[in-house]
Amino acid sequence: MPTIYDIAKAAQVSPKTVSRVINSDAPVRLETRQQVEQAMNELGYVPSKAARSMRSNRSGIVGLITGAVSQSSEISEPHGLPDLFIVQGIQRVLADEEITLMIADTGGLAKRIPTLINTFLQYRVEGLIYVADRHQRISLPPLPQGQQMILVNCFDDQGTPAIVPDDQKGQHDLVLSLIKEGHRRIAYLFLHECIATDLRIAGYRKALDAAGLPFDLGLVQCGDFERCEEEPQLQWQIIQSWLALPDPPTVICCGNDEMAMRIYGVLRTQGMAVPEAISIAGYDNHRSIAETLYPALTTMELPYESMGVAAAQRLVQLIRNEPNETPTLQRIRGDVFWRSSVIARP
Amino acid sequence: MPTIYDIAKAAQVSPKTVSRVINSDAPVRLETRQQVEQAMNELGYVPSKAARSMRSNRSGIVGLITGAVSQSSEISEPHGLPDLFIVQGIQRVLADEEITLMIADTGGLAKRIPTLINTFLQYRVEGLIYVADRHQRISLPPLPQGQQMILVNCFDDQGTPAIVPDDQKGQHDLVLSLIKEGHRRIAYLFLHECIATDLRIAGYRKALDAAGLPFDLGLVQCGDFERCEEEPQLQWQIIQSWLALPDPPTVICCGNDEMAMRIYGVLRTQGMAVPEAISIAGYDNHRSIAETLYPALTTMELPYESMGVAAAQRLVQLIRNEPNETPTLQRIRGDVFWRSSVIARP
DNA sequence: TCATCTTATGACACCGATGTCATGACACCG
DNA sequence: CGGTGTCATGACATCGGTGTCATAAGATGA
Repeated sequence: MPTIYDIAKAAQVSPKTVSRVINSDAPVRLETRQQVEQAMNELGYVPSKAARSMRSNRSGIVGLITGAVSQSSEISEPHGLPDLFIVQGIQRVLADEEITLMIADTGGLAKRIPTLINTFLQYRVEGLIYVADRHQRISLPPLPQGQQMILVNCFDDQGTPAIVPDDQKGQHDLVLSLIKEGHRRIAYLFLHECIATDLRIAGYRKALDAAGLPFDLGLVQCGDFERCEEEPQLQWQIIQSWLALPDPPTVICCGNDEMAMRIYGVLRTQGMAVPEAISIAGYDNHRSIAETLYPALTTMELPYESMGVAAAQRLVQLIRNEPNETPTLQRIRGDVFWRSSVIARP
Repeated sequence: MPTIYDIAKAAQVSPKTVSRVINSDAPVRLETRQQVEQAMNELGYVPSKAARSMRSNRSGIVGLITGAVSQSSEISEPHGLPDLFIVQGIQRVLADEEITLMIADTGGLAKRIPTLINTFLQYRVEGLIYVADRHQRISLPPLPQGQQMILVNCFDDQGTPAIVPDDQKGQHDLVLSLIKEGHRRIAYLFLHECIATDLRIAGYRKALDAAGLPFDLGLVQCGDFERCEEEPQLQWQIIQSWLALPDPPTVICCGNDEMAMRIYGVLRTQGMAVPEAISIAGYDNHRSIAETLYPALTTMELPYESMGVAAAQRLVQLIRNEPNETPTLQRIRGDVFWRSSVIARP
């Protein structure tokens, strides 16, 4: 691989002049420039980032750590990995800033994190991004003074800037739009206990309050039986108990799209048509499910891509030392995706 | 960030001695070593890859280009992105080799590829990997002499080493195991025209031949109507026509798991139970669909992770200049995932 | 006791860029 | 015509490591 010295020799100029042509940071005579450019083309010159970043102290690299990438293969939970959209959003912003992204994954083992961070530090990354596979509280080892970091889909107690989905507002908006379509009795089948579940139930409740509807504890049940064999039966029992009420629900909100998908199966097995007999709503807008299910699923988007974009933008701000008034914990809103699994009620 | 010079000063030795402690490539007196190590710990020393790789000419970086990451957001096709598993497999192998992976994506625009390659060359990557989002023939711009590259999920005409899924063998194995379970009339709803479809149909036919069953052209139909509104009706028409046959199929193989999922919906809407009335098989083992559908879907795995592993192993071989007798086009086999959407026939 | 070898360490150049400063050639102006 | 400013270019040091060679101290052997 040729260096500026090779180019300099071929163009019969000094290395510094070649540097000037590359960076156009000082005037170069047209003729000289052409000679240099010709030499670069002929020799196939590609500048060395290593040398450049050594001198300038700017690597042009941002490191991203994710546990999600491999985690899903170790834990058998088929996550669907939509959090890849986070990476996608990050990439889009960083590409515009001419920053290269290095990705490492923990393979599901948190203890690998310090090693991965160390590798990134060796490359003198200008910033770090940690992406969690689900909304959670985390704790990471301390970083060297001045090393910027952003958390995505998680947060910590040390005041590290964090980007999370606005689960409460999300469920709130979804339920509110169901109410707008005439639904008054709205059941909620939630996932196992976790931060997202708590926030979403709170949002569900807040939406009912806002619409002046009563909160009926009986309509809120855990529908997550960890995919045990009896799960469909157990879920059907819950739904049956709801249907037996004097004032049964007209729509079921599911903790996520996967649960909605399983409920489709349960209902149909029992001869109940979606949405004619009962409407179904999901959460996540997990596209390969929500758009593919028949009928397509009404759901609240988990705004992964926007979160990625927000994270990258904020990191770039930090790197550039630009002032920003964003709160430490930045909540990102998603949109309701209205599809045919929910029908309007009079 | 401290350098070896800072460490040297603190430990009262020469920089070279610090280097020796770091690399243990020459004997160092125990006492000296301890002084140096203490200084490194106290100052929080992290070696600079840039400086190191400049001298040693080895960057320790492999570059990966994928079109898939962003493509799915531009084209609305909700791919589900299982090709992330390819990246995962690659990561696992490279992590063991202490190679760092840099990932770039084209954002769906092929014309960005040369720019991305150029960026990687600036980092003096030791190898390049191109991952396509579906099995296809591609053509990439030429690389500098000696630059190693591997294609994954695609191949070219220039003899670049390539790793692809063995679609023919895959469909063959799936159909054969259906036959083993007693199915004799096997319908096939294929996806739009593409390399994978051709290979899979060939595999389907070969399996019938191997079992001495006749190939009935009428049982092979395109079930892909590009998600137009009438898709469910059109699919139902095909299925109805099959059911009207004197000797109707007992199982439908679908071009992929998403199609299988939509067929579930169509069949249930028409009051047909899966698998009691008819069995369904998919392709891809798209986990968030196949495991979540109710009943869970029997399908052939698209061996993305194995492909990633194979690709990384082969690239490492090339980088190390190790001999290998692998053919240019390396086909990777997957396994049948037997679940409850198919029942045995007498 | 002196030549020879091993061990532990340092001096110095170099990898490929770029920042700083110096310098020569002109153009411009009074 | 001499002073000043601009333009175009080069010499040299530097970033943070490592390879090469030199060297001093101590061990070994004849």
